[in-house]
Amino acid sequence: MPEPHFLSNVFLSKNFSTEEQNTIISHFKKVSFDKNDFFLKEGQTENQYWFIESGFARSYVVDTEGNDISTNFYSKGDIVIDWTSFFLRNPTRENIQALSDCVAYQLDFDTFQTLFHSLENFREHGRTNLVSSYFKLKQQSIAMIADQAKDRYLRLMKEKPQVIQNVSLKHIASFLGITDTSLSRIRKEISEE
Amino acid sequence: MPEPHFLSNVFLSKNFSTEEQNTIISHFKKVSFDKNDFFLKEGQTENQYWFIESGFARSYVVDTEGNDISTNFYSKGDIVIDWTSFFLRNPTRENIQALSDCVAYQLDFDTFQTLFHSLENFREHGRTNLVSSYFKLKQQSIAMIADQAKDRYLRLMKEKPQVIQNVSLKHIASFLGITDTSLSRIRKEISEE
DNA sequence: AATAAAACTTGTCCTATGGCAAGAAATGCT
DNA sequence: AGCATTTCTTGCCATAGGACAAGTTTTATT
Repeated sequence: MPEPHFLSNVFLSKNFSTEEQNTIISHFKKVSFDKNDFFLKEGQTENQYWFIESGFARSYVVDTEGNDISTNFYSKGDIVIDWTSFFLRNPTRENIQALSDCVAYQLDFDTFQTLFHSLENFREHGRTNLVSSYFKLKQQSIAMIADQAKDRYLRLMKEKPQVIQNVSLKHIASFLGITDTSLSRIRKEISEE
Repeated sequence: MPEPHFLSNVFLSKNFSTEEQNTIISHFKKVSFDKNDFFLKEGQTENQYWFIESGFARSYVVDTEGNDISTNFYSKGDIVIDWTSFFLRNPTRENIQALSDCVAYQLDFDTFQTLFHSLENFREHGRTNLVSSYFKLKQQSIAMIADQAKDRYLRLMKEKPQVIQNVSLKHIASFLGITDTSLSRIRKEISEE
């Protein structure tokens, strides 16, 4: 019996007919990235929509002072994309880099558009993914104002323990909006409790 | 000669046929809000998509300690909405309140859906609006990490001078992630330069 | 105009977090 | 295994911004 396709966990039979599933999945292409490879580099226009099957990736921007700020982490099942560059078709300010070897499935923009405009379920799905990303960004954004660094770290530990395990302290720190030094102290504090 | 409809500045003839424009505009309903009226209250599920023709509004959340944190400001031409509550159909954590008397045009969710799934240009337009909001949120979010409070204020002054003119200091301060006291000092510093 | 309520400013002191630098520990490379 | 590099920890001091409280100014209400 053939193993079900990874993407059948993404385009669930509850939301798509078998025919739709097959159509959609047939347009994806499996790709591999080695550790440190870039999914996307600053200045490029995002042309792919990736679902990650294995491995870890990180997106980051480099600010005017040259500081590297992590904007997100990606692991199994996540969508690796810069939404705004993909949909607005303009050059990105972000970099997305593999933190380990990765396997992913990709769809290019034109194919995405064809599916988006021809399949109602596909566009509902795409819109939900985008809105979910918006929601997470907003939560993080509010936490930056309302919560202390320690609480943001505890929340990340709870919500994405795989990130804590697999990502270096300095990348986590910049995501939380603090320095690696401060995060190290926060970790110590937590371990002493 | 009849004055062109406000919404023809939103659904531009460059993107829509005259017929599409008429169809879309005919579904909107003009509504008025008095100062301090709520477009949306915490706990409700957002069911409207508003384009604001005149007046000012503010969205905010109340955090666990009871602090009021402004998340956005809206003025002429802006879309007043909680995207995630509207599309995910779940209760919002946000409040959106008129800061002055407002006139707006609204579309309810079901009508939005009908237009979204039947008019390709309408869904491109809707998606672009959503992605643009995402982009702005991300920029603000990065600025919270990379820039000092004073720089965030200067950026807001440049990008939304109407907000500086029309919104109280404490609301601007919470949007910038600082206290009203600090913003008052920042203003003084700027005026002394 | 008189009063009350908000909005804003300013002073004093405090705290979370940053900057820098030195070590220690872990990881990668030959 | 041995060396280099990166990652992480820790100490010391600095600073942006917060907490609180007292004024002052502006705005709204009668």
